[in-house]
Amino acid sequence: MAIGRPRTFDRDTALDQAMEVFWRHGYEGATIAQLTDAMGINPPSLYAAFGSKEALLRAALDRYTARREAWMDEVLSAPTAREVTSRMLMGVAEKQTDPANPPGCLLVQGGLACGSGSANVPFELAARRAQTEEQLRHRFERAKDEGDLASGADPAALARYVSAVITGMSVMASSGADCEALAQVAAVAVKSVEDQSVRA
Amino acid sequence: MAIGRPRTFDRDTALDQAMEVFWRHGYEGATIAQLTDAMGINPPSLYAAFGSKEALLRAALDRYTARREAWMDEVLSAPTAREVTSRMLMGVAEKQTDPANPPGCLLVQGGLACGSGSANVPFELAARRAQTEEQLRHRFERAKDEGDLASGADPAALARYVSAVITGMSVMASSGADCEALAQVAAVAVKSVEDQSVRA
DNA sequence: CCACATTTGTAGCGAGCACTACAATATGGA
DNA sequence: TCCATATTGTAGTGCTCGCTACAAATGTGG
Repeated sequence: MAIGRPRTFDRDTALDQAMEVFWRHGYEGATIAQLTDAMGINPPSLYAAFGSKEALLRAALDRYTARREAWMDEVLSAPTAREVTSRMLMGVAEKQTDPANPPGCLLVQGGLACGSGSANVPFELAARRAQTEEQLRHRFERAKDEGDLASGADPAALARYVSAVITGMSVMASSGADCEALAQVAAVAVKSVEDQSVRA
Repeated sequence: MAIGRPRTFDRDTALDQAMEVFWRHGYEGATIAQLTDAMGINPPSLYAAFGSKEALLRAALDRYTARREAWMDEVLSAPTAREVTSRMLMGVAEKQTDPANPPGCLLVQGGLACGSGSANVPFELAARRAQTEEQLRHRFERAKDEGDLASGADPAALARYVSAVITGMSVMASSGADCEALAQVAAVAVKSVEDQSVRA
C-alpha cells in the first residue's frame, strides 16, 4: 500500500504560529490568509490538517493550555493558599507581558463577543478559563482542609476572585500595561487572600 | 434657504440600539445589516448621520459614558475610599448583570483584539477604560490627602487594582456569571482597599 | 518502473462585508 | 408654486471572507 506524499511542515510548529495570530488579532480578526502566511502553508494544507478555522482555534487552545500545564502544576504545588496566589499572579504578570508572545492571555484575547457565525467561540474560551478557576478552587478547598485558610473562608469565592483578577490583568496587559504595573495589581490582590489565611 | 426633508428617526434612540448591538457582538462581530435593522433605518441614513461604522461606535461610546456619568459622580462622592470602592464594585456587579443590557461592559465587549482593518478600536476602548481608572486615582489621591487612606498607600496602584477587578468582573459577567457571583468577587476586593484605610 | 495515496500550489468559488449611487420624497423659503 | 436642501428606500458596488476543485508533485509498496 502506498503512503502518500509526506507533509512538508511540522504540525505543532504551524500550530504555534496560528496561536500567535489568534492571540494578537482574536478569532474573528484573524484571517485565513494571515494564518496560512504565518504558518508557512497554503489554505488546502491548513484545511487538510485541521479541518476548519474554528477547529484550528481549538487545536491552538489545546496547545496553549498544554504549554502552561507544567507551570500550573508548579504554582498549585506551593505550600499555602497565599503562596499559590502569589506565584500565580506574579507569574501571570510576567507571562502576560513576555515580549516573546502577544500581550495578555489567548483565552481572553481570542474573543469575548463574536458575530453570529461564530457565537460558540466565546463559550469555548469561557469554558477554558473556567478550568483555571476550578483548579484554584480545588487547591483552596484543600488549603481550608489543611487549616491553611481560615474556617470562615469561601474557597469558591476566593478562586473566583483570583480568576477575575487574572482576567483583569490580562486585559490591562493587552492594552499596554507593563509587568511592573501588573505586579502592583497582583501585590494588592495577594493581600486579600492573605487576609483569609491563618497567620503562622 | 431650504431646510430639507426632516429625519424620521431619533438620533439618540438609534444610538442606543447600535450600542446594544456593539455590546453584544463586539465591533467586528456587529454587521451594518444588524445595526441598521436594530436602529430601524437604512444604510444611507446611518452613514449620513454617523459617517462610518467606526464613527458610529465612537458615538455609541460617548453615549455609553454619558449614561454612566451621573452614577460615577455618585460613586465618587462617597465619603471614604473604602465606600467609593464598595459602591463602585457592588454597582458594577449589578449593572453588568442587568438583564436590560447585554452582560458585561461595552468598553470590554467592544473588542480587545481586532483585525488589521480596525486596529485602532482596541486602543479607543482602552483609552476610555483608562478614564475610569484615572477618576479612581484622583479620588484615592484625595482620600490620601484627607488621611482616609494610610500614608503608605499608593493611590495609583489601588486605582489600577480596582480597575482590573472591574474588568475581570466584566469578562465574568459576559460569560454568564450572575450578580451574586460578581458581588462575592467585589466583596473580597473591597477588603483590599479597606486594608489600606485608616481604621476609625 | 508502475500504481496508489496523500500533500502541494494555483486559482477561484459563493457569500457576506462595509459602503454608496441614484432617484424618489418631503420639508422651508422665495 | 417652484426651487433648494436634505433624507429616504432600492439596489447595487468592489472587496475580502472562509473554504475548495483540481492538477501537478512526491512519497511508498509491489
